[in-house]
Amino acid sequence: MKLKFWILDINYGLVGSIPEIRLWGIAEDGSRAVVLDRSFRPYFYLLVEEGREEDVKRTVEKYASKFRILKVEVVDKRYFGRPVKALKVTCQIPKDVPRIREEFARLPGVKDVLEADIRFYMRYMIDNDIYPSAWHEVEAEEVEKPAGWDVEKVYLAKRPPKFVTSDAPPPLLVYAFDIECYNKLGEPIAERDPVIIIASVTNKGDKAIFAAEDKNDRTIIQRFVEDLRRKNPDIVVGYNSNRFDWPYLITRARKNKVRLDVSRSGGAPAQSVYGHYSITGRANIDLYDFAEDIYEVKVRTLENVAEYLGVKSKNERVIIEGAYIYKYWDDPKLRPKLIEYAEDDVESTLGLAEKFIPFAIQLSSIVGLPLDQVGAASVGYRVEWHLMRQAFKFNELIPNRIERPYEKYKGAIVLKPKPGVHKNIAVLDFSSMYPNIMITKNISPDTYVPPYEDVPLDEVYVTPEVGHKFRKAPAGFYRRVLERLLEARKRIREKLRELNPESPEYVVLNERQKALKVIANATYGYCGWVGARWYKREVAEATTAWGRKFISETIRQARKIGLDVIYGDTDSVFVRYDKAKVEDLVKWVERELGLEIKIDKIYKKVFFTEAKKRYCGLLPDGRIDVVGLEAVRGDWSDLAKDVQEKVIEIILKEESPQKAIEYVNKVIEDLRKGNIPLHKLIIWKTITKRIEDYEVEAPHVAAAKILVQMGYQISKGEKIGYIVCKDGEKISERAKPYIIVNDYDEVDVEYYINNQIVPAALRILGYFGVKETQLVGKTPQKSLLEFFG
DNA sequence: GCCTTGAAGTTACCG
DNA sequence: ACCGGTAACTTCAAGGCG
Repeated sequence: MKLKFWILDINYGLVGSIPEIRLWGIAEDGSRAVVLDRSFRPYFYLLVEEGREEDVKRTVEKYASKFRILKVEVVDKRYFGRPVKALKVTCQIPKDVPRIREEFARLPGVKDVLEADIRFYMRYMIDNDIYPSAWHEVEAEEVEKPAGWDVEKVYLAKRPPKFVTSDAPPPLLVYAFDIECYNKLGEPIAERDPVIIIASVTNKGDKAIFAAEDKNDRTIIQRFVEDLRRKNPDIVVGYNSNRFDWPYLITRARKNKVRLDVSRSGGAPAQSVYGHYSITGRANIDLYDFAEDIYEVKVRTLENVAEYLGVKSKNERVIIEGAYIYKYWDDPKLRPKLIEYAEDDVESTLGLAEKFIPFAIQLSSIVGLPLDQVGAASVGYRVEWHLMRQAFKFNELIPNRIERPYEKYKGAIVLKPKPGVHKNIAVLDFSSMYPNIMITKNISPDTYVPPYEDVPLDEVYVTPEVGHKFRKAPAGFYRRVLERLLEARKRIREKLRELNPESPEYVVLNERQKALKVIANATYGYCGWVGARWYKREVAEATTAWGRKFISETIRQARKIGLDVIYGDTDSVFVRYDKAKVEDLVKWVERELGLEIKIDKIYKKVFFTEAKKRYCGLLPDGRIDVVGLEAVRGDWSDLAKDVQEKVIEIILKEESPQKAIEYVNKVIEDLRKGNIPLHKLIIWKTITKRIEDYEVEAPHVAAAKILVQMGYQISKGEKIGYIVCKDGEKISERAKPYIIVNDYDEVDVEYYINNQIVPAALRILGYFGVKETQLVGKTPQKSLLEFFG
């Protein structure tokens, strides 16, 4: 029979000594199904010295029975664009590959072992052009369902499924969950502290809250497992679940001797690649991975992200500080509040899932990583899997990941801005500048011509400044890959114009074009990453060099035709708007540089200081853009950010420095009176390394050390919120974690005036000649007090 | 020993 | 575990002064 199904998860198992690929998915009729394929075997390649193919082949064949090798064949492949003969070694058991790889790497005549580090199920998908999170068709027969599998049907494939479409996914059952733990000191420790609440809700509105019997969490873990298995979701989501909830539950389950069997094949979540947990047959997604990409939210707590996305307002929910959860648990009058809090959390989590999953699905089907891995994988790996897929299609061997030393190279140009307020300024942007440069100049590791190689100059593109040469033909790997991405995106965007933005089809396609853009834009960064399989410094270096040339020439041309250039950064040019001249420039760029440049926006007014990468502008609709300034940085207090934002608004809309001064005076007065909420004084900074590795005792490091003393475990990537208090010389001595600052009297008000409000306001007002003394107002200053005192 | 100064360390931003 | 360019803060140690 023929079956159309959507792939949700993939793994493999051994049936005797037969590796069996298991494609977990949803059939067209809505049934949950697994498609088994026993036809595929693991393999890898040996790159051998030229002419020794047959010789090495015979040697390898001698090991056939020892290593359960099925086949050795000489095949025609390409390696960095050059035709090569490689030995394809096919084995029986996937787990044997690492060992065989090591043995064969040592054989005489073997230069390299390639593609031996690609996981079996990924290999299967790549070779058969199968995409996760997409529809496929397969000729299959129904077989008996193994005991304990939570699916309706199991099929055995007659041949590998065929990709059909990555259009709208089937209705997917999403199960959001969240746990609360009991701990009095610092952070909960799984070995010691019980889980007290487990909350879950599905996208069908099916809610379940399990509360522990006092501090015994055995039953609720059991009930959670039952609940999850009974509801049998396709997707399980949490917030920070890969780093917290799952490892925590796994430890608690072990301690309680409870089985955490939530997968569709009856097992527990298993630690997998990219630091994620895999739940067989379902997609376990940690939404924090996607929240990380929302740069507008600086402190990415569940509450903050949910609020930003319009999922749940902070005003309409219970918020309990982690450190006080135990108090709410212990007090019978407060406990209902805690339950409510857990409910709000899990509802927010589900809300986030609805926002992120459509994008995740598209990203998954484009780069080819299973839905549960694609969020956990870093940008570099997402790009790389996309490239690996393409390499297979082009018959290119996939290079190994090797350790390389870091090499510096020059990046983009940033112009010095013209300081001041400028009116009617157009921002021109090159469309996808780096991808298009790589395409038009055919920049790729396989088209690179090293300096020692002679080649007629008319056959290569010679890079300005650095001189790297790349063949004009044939099309390089990066060109082919990027062209495909940009064309696909263009097609989708054209289609989107005809669709109703409310339609489900629009949503799917819009997420898809966003995912295509993300991958295309990240490909340049990938090629300059020393960890990349397709790393080539010259490739990255040539791309930025052409970029510098193009923007410089555009600026020169703009000036030549009389456009006033205010600023520029990498691929953008800010000019005083003159419709005719701008149109001329756009055409010139297209004609002379072969690239597209477009008006991105027109500012009614834009303000620059002397600093690069920092400005603010007023848009025609009255909105204000703030770029790079303190107001958009996460490491300034809300107090300072609010002040700067307001100052910017006054300057851009009313052009009145005097009014801005009065406003700042008022804020400082409020601060001195204690009329500013404490939370506005919190300064957030990330811990970027192990605490003991810091060379300098920065304020946030000092605050983190206090937290460690209190029993918190501070790990890399964590944000520390501190308030600067009185008593102490250095700021680091005065910085206290905000959770231990309860009284306004502790706050060092002078710090917030001199190091937060004043610099943030003066950044803007300084240009208008405003001095610090005018901002701090009539209240006598410290220096004067000292003088008279 | 105190104060100034600039380098170094650190973070977060822009495109 | 994508890139380089950039601003800005805080700490820290060297250098200057007396």
